[in-house]
Amino acid sequence: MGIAERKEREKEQRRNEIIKAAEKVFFEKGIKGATMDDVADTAELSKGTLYLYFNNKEDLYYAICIKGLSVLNEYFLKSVSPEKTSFENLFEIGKAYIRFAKEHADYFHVMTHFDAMDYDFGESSDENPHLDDVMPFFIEIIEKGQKDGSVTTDLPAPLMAHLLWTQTTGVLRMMSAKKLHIESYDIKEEDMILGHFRIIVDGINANPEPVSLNLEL
Amino acid sequence: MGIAERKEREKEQRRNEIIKAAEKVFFEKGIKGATMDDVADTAELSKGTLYLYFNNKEDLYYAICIKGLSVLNEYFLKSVSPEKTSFENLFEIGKAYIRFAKEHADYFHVMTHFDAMDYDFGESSDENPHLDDVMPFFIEIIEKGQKDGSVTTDLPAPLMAHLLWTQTTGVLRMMSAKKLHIESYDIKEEDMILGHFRIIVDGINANPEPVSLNLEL
Amino acid sequence: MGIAERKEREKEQRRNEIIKAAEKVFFEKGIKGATMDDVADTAELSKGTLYLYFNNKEDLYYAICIKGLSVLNEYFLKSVSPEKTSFENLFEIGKAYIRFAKEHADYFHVMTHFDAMDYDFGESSDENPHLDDVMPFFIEIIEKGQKDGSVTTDLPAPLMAHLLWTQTTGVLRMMSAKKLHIESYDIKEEDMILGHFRIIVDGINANPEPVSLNLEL
Amino acid sequence: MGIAERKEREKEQRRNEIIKAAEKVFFEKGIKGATMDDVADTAELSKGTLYLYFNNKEDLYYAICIKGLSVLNEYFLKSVSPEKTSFENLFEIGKAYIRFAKEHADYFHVMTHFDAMDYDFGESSDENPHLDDVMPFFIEIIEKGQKDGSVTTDLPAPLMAHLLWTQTTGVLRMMSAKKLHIESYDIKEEDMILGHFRIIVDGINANPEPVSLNLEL
DNA sequence: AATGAATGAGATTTCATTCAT
DNA sequence: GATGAATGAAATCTCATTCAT
Repeated sequence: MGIAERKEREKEQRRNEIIKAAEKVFFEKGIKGATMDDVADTAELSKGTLYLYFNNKEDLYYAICIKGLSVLNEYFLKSVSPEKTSFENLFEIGKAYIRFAKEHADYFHVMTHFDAMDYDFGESSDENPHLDDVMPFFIEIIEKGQKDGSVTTDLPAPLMAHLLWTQTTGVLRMMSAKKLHIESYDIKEEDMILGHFRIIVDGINANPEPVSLNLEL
Repeated sequence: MGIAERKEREKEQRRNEIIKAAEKVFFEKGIKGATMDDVADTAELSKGTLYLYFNNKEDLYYAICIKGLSVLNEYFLKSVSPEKTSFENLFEIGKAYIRFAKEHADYFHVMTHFDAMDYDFGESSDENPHLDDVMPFFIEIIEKGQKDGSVTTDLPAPLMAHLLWTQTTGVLRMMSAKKLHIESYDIKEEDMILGHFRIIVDGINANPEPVSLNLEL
Repeated sequence: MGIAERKEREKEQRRNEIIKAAEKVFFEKGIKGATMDDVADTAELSKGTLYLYFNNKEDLYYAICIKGLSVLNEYFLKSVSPEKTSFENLFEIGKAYIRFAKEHADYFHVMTHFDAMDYDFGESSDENPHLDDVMPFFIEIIEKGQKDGSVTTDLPAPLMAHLLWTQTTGVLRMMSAKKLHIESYDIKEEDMILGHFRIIVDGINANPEPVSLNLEL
Repeated sequence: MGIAERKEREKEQRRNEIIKAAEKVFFEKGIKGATMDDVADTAELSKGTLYLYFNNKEDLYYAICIKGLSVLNEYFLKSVSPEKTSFENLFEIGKAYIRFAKEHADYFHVMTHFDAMDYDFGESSDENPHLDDVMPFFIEIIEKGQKDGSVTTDLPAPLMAHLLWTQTTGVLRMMSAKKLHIESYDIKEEDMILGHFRIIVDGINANPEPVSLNLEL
């Protein structure tokens, strides 16, 4: 059955070539500017073939995001180390996220757009692949930190993980999209990052319920 | 010159009617599904007329966001009170933001999308109207808090304001867009909000530089 | 309300221009060879506009047939005269049909193809426009002939009309499509026509039931 | 050389399987609806293989027609008998044609469509297989009838054969394609057939030149 | 100003046909 | 020979935007 496998591999490879071409086009021309013709030309394939591998432009877009996410995942994996405390690892993960947003601004940009888009995940219960893959990883680290004492928050690890992720994503998105604005207040990127870390680090290691909060909305 | 003024008023009114129709359509059909024809039909105007009042679909979209922002602004204004401490006011502002995101989920959704969009602000002030209007308001409150001691952070007020805004926006966006996901971890919305507040409140009132952070990316 | 009328007229005119362009293209390149792009180019209109006036290629095709039919109708109308007997008029109609097939071979060809095609007439109970318009005309003449004695057949006029029409159409189609074949038997077109007339004329004026026919299939 | 022969036989068989599959598909889905994929699936072969046996879709279509024609031929052969007069045989042939059109409406339909189609017969004999095979057969019978006196027409037998064929085909086609229409005039199929026979029988046995016809078109 | 037909660019679909393996 | 992925041409659809009236 080596033949079927080879076919499978080739198919996968062709798919990747298309994604690579799509990336090039999307990154260069932007989401609005990119056309399927552009992608076909760049991939040196016929437009028909594109639709053999992807149902529509959005699916192609989605594939790029998935790829971006896997790159991000590598950043995360490389950033942690068993020798560090969980707290330190969490911190490193945060820095890895920032590095990713900087070094792969294209991916980050595309992922941001995709998130805002009303993408139809079809029947596949894919939910949000962004978080599905990394979240368990975060949670585990936080849980370990809570056990080894390097993370003192009494919030449940899953909640904490989501909060850190969304808060950080929020900050990075603004830095990514509206640099001008930040500059108009003379805020430096470094300060933004530092400030963000100061806030969440305090949160991570806060004493339980320091202030009683009236959450009646 | 009452005639010119009336004309002006009528024009403004017509513009608002269009926006109202556009809201209805965008809210109902979603961003992808809404067409200019839909808007024209709903506004009981011809498609061409739409373009007399808005340069393009995005501008119409933008107008909706601006309107949403003004609603949000009201929430903010109503939420603060001179009798409260600045810290309390900040907290109320946060709660107001959450209320807005809940009670005007449509606006919030549209605003989120707009932010991700590569909108061309043209020659007009390159700035982001989202923040332009509310940011000074936040900053002022934080500055006042730093003066009266109710806010102890040593981070500059503009930075702090941006951080709180973006972090909170990040959290709200996830809650708005991916309820399912959150639920898949059995995280309740209330806990998410409470957790977020716990983190930022700690940040707001943190002692200066509690932990030395190595920010080398 | 002159405006609405003018619009209507212009729309009709535009429609006709498209049909004219389509005719040109279809006649030149054949049914298979003609593309919607060709038609759009010839009509000096955008392809989108074509689809504003016609749902699809077949509808355009249909429109050409209808036009061909109206040309044929003119041939019929011109061919009859109140001074002639009904029999003579029937005969003239037959000749007119032949002239049409010769002088407007393009139309005849297209109409032939269309008839063979499984055209979806949609909800409109349009049935077959080919016959709907001319048939009553034929029937009336035959009926008149039966009354004035110039047509002696005892077959019902509607039946006779259909028979003459279909038989003649059958003959013309073969002459139109397969000249080569006829020639391969050294049959001249004139003889074909003459022979056809000899047969149907005998039929038209036959004595009632000259031969008893066993029609058990 | 039994091997080569077996191969030949197998090839022929495979070809027939494809035709059979194609028939099924064409008959069920109609000419427009049938795709080569459908045929391939039904034949349990790959699409590519189809093209090893047939140059293109039309050739496959053509093959179906040829098969239909051979069925029709059988009807014809079975319908004639040396004991009958030529006139009677001609009549039987006509009835056989009608039976074929009824009992093999699918074939008849497909053959009708094919005739209207601009099929490229390529280098092969440019002729129309429909008639090539049956025509000599008809002609012979008519000639025999003219000799034995059972057919009195003075028209040349080849011409007469073509006329009868095309006229009858014309009538059958209308009955096949537009039953509704006929019904809208309340014409029964039986009457149509009877009427047609009345007309052509009169033609077949007409006295020479009963009416002088002015054939100036 | 208002209209809505026309435009044109691009997405998507559909398939017959070809081609490398 | 057999396969089915790839091709490419054309149809069709969708809309934002423009333009003549």
